[in-house]
Amino acid sequence: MKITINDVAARAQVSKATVSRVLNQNPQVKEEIRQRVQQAIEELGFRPNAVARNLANNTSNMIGLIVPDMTNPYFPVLARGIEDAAHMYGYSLFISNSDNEPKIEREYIQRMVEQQAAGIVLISSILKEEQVTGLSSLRTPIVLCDRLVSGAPFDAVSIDNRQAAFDAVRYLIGLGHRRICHLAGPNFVQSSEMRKLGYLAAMEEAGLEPFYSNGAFHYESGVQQMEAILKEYRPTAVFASNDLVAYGAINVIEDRGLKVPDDISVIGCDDILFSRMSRPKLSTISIPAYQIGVTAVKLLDERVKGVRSETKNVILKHELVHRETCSGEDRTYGF
Amino acid sequence: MKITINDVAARAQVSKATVSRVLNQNPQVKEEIRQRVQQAIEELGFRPNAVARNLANNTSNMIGLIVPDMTNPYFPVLARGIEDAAHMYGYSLFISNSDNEPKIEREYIQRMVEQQAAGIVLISSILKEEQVTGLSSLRTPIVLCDRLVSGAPFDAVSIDNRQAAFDAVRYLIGLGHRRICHLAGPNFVQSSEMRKLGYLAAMEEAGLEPFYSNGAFHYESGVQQMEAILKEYRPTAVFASNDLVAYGAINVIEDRGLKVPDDISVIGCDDILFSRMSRPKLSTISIPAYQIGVTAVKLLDERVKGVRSETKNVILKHELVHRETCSGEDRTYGF
DNA sequence: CTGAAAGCGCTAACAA
DNA sequence: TTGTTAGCGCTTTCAG
Repeated sequence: MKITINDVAARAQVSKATVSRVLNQNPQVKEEIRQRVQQAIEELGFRPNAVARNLANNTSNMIGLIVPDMTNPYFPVLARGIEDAAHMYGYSLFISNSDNEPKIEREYIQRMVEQQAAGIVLISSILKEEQVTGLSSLRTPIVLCDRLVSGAPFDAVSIDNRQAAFDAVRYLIGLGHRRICHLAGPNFVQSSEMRKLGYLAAMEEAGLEPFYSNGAFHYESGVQQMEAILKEYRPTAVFASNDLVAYGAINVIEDRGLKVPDDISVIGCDDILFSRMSRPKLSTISIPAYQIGVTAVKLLDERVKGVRSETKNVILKHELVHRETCSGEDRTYGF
Repeated sequence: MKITINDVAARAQVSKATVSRVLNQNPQVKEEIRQRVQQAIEELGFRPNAVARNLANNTSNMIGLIVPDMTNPYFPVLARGIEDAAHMYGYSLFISNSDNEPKIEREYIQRMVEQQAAGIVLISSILKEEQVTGLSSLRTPIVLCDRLVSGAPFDAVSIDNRQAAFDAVRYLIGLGHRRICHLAGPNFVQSSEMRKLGYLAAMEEAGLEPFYSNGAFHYESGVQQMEAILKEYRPTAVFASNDLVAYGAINVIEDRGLKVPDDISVIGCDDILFSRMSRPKLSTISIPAYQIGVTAVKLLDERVKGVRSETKNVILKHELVHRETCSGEDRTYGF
């Protein structure tokens, strides 16, 4: 037998409307009554039923997060920013992993809408809005996080991935490298494509020949891509689509008896926790993941509250962090 | 204007009870009518409101997960197991990070109960049930995951942390080590305490003098603990409370010009993703985190469905994985 | 300042 | 087989 507002009302000898008022801090309840109700609540150990509450005022205090894969160390910190901010604004957080599958992404969005989520933070795995019919006709506000979706009329927060990649490659070029290859990520992910474009632009600007392969955002992909590339090319530097991929590359390089950065320099992207812990420490592009998450929730909250209608696209600053895996190109090596 | 079951009923020219029936796959609806309703649903793009649904039948399809910190790479894989299983059973997943704070843990449990979560998977930061009054009087089923809470009458799934530590230390002893120190975790976390006990037991059994310090489950703590210990002790092997701590230790050891494992062997616990990626690859105790998560949801679902009343405590098997950070104790080193 | 009553969207007897 | 009618627990006019 669960305790409802009626039980409290009965015990405090007031109507349930009054109990509801004290629950909602309505100031116009006589102090004496308020106390009586409060006491009844405590004596009964009453907890308001959020479901009934949400139904009654047709709102909800839950927001959803769709993330590709929490198992990729970049996302937990992003998710942490989202969660902390969500709680700060009074929301509870639903989380689902899409594994970069548009179908799954779509299905989870649907589920969250059915759960009456007040809004959704989406780290999307689609490039163009047309791939997901009806997404933009949803009543539920969505904010794109970390990865943009062209043609989608949503708020968004990310970094300038193209510029980030450009910076990384320029850095390598500045160090004297000319044979710089790129271990690109999946070509159906926006951030990945932008990084590839940045790489290409920097190479072209310097009059250098690009060399890259597509892969996935994980360690094994880094291993495979690097192995394949070393069979047909001799880079002196590699720009990996993310840190996990960078580690894959580093391991095949060193397993071949070559040294990072002496023989080959490697730079990643993300700045995951491990980048500071590994030996050598990874040089990389640092992305303010936590802050991206916090900002996303802020934008979402504005939408939920309806205090803004024009769509906003915020770009946070990335930063090149120089650690131990890049050095000047001043020696050659042979296979 | 959102679309409700009434709109569908009107369009299909049936009562809303009938619509409800087709929504719930009730077999006794004439095929013809079923089709008509189905069509109306599609034409209107109707999506049932899960909140109203849950309220009506006084159930919910959400479960909550309270995790210490998703940012610790051990937990995402656990959470992944939980999420995958949750979706498989038809649940949506709430997640909250407690940061190992009993107060926060308590508050989030409360919130989830208010949200009418069908059940809660709890990775707890308290040792004894008494620390959280009324926890066991909740109507919401709870399953303890990864960390037990003594005195709590809940289902639980974990590994035998004491035995795991014992195995690790025995392994080190078998390699010839005698000066084995332990970088223990927080003493308010059950798994951490069990590991310390296992360490102590193995040392005692071998007639060896234990040497340990308490810390936290993260990298910085490993750094601090190792630095402090090296000031007053000369271990030839260290057993770290988890992999992150192990990496902290490895880095201070190598920063001192010593070699792992040549000068000092290091073994961790958890087997996080990086353990296989780092150089040297970390020897550690592998915990079946994903499986723990899956099992926890299975137990929870049994409770929710009410198909079992006796409480169950499942212990999954850990495994010592020998990689590159432990070797025989056959040389000495000086500071 | 407080109570009565009408919903929120959906489900589940109970009738028809 | 389908419709009618109460609720689920809470909020919110509208009276009093």
